[in-house]
Amino acid sequence: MNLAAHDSTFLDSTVQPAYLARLNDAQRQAVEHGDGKIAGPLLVIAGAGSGKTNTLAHRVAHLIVKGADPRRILLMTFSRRAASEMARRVERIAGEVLGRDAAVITDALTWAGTFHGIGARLLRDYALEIGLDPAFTIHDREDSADLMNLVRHELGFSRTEARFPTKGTCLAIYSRAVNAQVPLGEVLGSAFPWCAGWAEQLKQLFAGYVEAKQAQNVLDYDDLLLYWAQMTAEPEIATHLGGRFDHVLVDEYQDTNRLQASILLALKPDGAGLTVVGDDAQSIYSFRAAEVRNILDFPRQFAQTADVVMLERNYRSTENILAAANAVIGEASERFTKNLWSERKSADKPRLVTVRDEVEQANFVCDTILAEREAGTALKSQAVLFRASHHSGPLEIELTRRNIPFVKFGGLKFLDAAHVKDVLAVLRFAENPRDRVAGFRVLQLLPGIGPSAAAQIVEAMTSALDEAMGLAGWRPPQRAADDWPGFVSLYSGLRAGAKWPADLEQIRLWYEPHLERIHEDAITRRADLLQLEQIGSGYASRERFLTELTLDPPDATSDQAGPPHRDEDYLILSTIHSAKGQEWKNVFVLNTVDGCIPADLGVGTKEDIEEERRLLYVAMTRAKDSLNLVMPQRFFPHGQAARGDRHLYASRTRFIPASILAAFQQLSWPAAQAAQGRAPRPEVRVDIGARMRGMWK
DNA sequence: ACGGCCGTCATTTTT
DNA sequence: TGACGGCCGT
Repeated sequence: MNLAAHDSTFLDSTVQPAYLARLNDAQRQAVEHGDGKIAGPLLVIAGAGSGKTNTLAHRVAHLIVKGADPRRILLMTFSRRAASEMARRVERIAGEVLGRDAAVITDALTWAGTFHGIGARLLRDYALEIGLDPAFTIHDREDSADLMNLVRHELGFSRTEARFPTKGTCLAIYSRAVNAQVPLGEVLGSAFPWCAGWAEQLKQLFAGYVEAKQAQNVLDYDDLLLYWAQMTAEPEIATHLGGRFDHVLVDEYQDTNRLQASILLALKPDGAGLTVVGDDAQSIYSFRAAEVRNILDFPRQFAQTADVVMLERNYRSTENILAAANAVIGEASERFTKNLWSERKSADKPRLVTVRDEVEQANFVCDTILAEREAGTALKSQAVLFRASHHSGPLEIELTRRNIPFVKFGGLKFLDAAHVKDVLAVLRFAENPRDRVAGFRVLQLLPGIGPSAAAQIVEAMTSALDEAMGLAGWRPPQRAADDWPGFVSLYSGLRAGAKWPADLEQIRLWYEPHLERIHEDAITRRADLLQLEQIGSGYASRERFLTELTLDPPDATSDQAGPPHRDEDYLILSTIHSAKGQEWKNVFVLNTVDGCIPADLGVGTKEDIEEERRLLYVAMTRAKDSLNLVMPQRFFPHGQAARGDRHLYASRTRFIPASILAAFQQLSWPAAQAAQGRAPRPEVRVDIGARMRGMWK
């Protein structure tokens, strides 16, 4: 069918279609901007819970209903999850008007994804024009750090008299300079002052790092944006690229950085067909070089001033929750969006709950959640949010003890597990034989082969005409002789052509003996690999699997209890960052104390503090009906209460000063010993385990 | 090549 | 506190 020219004449009646009638005025204005035609730039400032996703989905659907070609719509969201959610909604809305054709049409909405994901696709597409081998593989953060370390070593920076920055720090500096589009000296001065003395060496290191990446045909996260931006600097390519899309829509614009803004500008220099949506009060990614000025300066970026639409009505939270959240953000030194308002009534104010320590905090959360569930609120409608991934440690223990299923978002990833990385490295090494980081990892899995043999093999492979031949021609040392032929045949098979998803099974079968040799708990790890195969079967090709898994790893960890089944009820645990864009009936925020929010390790510039304030605001505005901010009074410094007597007292977060306490309901938990029927707990901490171990010393 | 031991240092969020 | 890197022994 001709997607671009489907009949829309039946819409020309004066009656407003149902999908427009149910929007409020501001939302409708955003949706109808340009009335389906390519129009001037549009900025939508969408407060928390103001129906932002819904409005954006309606806008895309409206464009399609009005005849826009979905293949020529570029939709960039913050995560892939957000992109697929958006596609689902667009299909539903468009379906109301177009009937069953909608599924076909929204399937054509192929250019929906993250900046990085879209960048990867475009770079493969234009690889020829920009002198890039389209078989490039993508390094995740850890791979990038490993490569950085390799170069750091080669340059002799690992044995300097004064300590040289670690691989992670080096990568962070590099990444910031690239994403913020700022010279190295400036980055060091503003964000890494303790490394300022190494400017020359760092420059040398980064030059070597860039060369290494190119020699190995790998790109890191930043390259996906950087190459894209560089590509658009070529006018012919920029015009061609911009001409592919009639409409470009960007979600969460407050969290884009300067590099991303420059890409957008190059794509649509006059702003035609461009829509960006965001909320400066929810900007929480400046550590990743996100630039609030992007959204603030957007209206004046173009010859034609952008239209601005403000969504200020909140449909999510009760008035009381909103009043408290407004009070918190109202203390900000600088803000641009107005207060949100809501018509949802409720008798209860958000609760500020004082508990004795983190153990009691866990008890409070568990008790309350179970009580709520008895009252009819599913676990899935409740979430526990926290500033840092490890803050949920004691809670996770208690949940496990009480057999309450949960899924945790943010923090450690499934892909970080060594065995999963091993298998993926084999796949990547097959896809791109020049990927040294992958090659080194894989080769050293074979007993008898260490760093130096691995280096020789990789060398032999690159100098051979065909990599697999080079590998087969290499003579292994005696120690590795047994395992060598098996690996060679596996690798040749993988290189001969992708057989997807069978390749993944082949690798696992080869890997299993090594897994058993290397790891004690081979059985549980094997389960992870089977799960990986499951995930792999959902992807169309080996290349897509590798790329998309790296750019958007599955974000829930499989805890010891095993991943809950899809239909099972489970509680949500999430970092505040990962909770962005989501909502729950009941929300708990852990450790609402100074030192956690704001984190006391932040250097303490004014901007850092302001970002922490917005973080608390984001957490609070996730709640629909009920909000609990929990404040443990005592913390044990090492996390473990080893000897029990060393602790510090925490105080309420500075973002809730006495002047706004009236917006909250304050209480202590447990309320009273008698009412709870609990004996007061002894004021000691004893490590019985240590005593038991001491018996044998 | 590889296992074991010791000293150092960390720092929170993610594509 | 633990994770990691470097060093030294087989």
